[in-house]
Amino acid sequence: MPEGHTIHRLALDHQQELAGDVLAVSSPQGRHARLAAVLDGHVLESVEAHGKHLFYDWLDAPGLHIHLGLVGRFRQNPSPPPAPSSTVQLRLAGPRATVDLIGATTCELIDQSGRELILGRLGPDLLAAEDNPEPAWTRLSGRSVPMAAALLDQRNLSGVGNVYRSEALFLNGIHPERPASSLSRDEFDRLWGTLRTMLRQGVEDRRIVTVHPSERASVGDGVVEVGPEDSFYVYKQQHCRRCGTPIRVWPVAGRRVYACEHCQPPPGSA
DNA sequence: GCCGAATGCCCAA
DNA sequence: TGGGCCTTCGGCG
Repeated sequence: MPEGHTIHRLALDHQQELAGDVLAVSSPQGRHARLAAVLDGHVLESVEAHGKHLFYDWLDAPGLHIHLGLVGRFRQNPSPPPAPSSTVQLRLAGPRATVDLIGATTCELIDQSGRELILGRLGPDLLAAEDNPEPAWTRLSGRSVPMAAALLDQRNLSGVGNVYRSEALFLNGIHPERPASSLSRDEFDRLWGTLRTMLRQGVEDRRIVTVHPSERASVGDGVVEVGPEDSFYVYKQQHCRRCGTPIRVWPVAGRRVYACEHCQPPPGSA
C-alpha cells in the first residue's frame, strides 16, 4: 500500500512512538544483521519522509534509509510484542512501541552525501510542509511524455503512485496519454492541487479513498465502512461512476492505468 | 500447491 | 522493454 501518503504517515507515527527512546534493533530474518548491530541500543532522534523514502536519524550512529518498494510494509505490534515471524527484516523495539519491517526493497545505512544524492533525484514532494510546484512545472512543460508516465516519475514530482495517478487524472479530465507539454498552466495547477489534497487525505485516513463523500453509494451517517467499490473513481473499477462508460485499462510506463475515455477525452479527439 | 498480481523501482540490453 | 527483487494473497487446478 505504499504511495507517498503511507510513507509520510509512517514517519509521523514512528516519530511519535519511537523517537527519543533507546531502541533495540534486530534483524530476525538475518539479512540486515550487521546493520541492526550498528544501530542497536542507540537513541532514535527523528524520522523524516521525502517522497516515498524514509530516513531515520540516530544519536551517534549512521542514518537509516528505508524504501518499501511495491510490497514492503511496517507491521505494528501489540505490547508486549510477539516473537517476530521469519520474514521480519528489521525490528525496532522501544519502550512504547515495536514495529517490524517486512518486504522492503531498500534498508541500508546512509551518510549525509548518500542522502543528498537521493533527495537530489526527487522532484518536489506533494506532502512537503511548504510545497513548491515550480520545479515540476518546469520539468513537465516542455516534454512529450504521456501524463500517466510523468506522474509516476519521481524526478518530476514525488509521492504519487499507481492509484493516485489514475484518480487525479480522472478528476481533472486529463487523458493518461496526453503529452505533459499539452497541459496549460491552469490544468497543471489544478492537477497539483488535486494530488496534494488526495495525498493529505490519505495520510489522515491511513488509506486511499478518493471518491468524494457526496458521490459514494453508501452515503448516510458516514459511519459506514467505505469498501473498495466506493473508494475509487476509476482505479480497478468496471464502469465510470459518473457516466457509466466502461473503464479502459492499459499499461503506461509498465503499470496499469485506468481511465474513462468519455470524461477524459483522448488527445486529438477535440 | 502453483502462478500471477499488487499502492515500486533498478538495472541490463 | 523486460526481468529481477521483496512478500502476501487470491484464484485456479
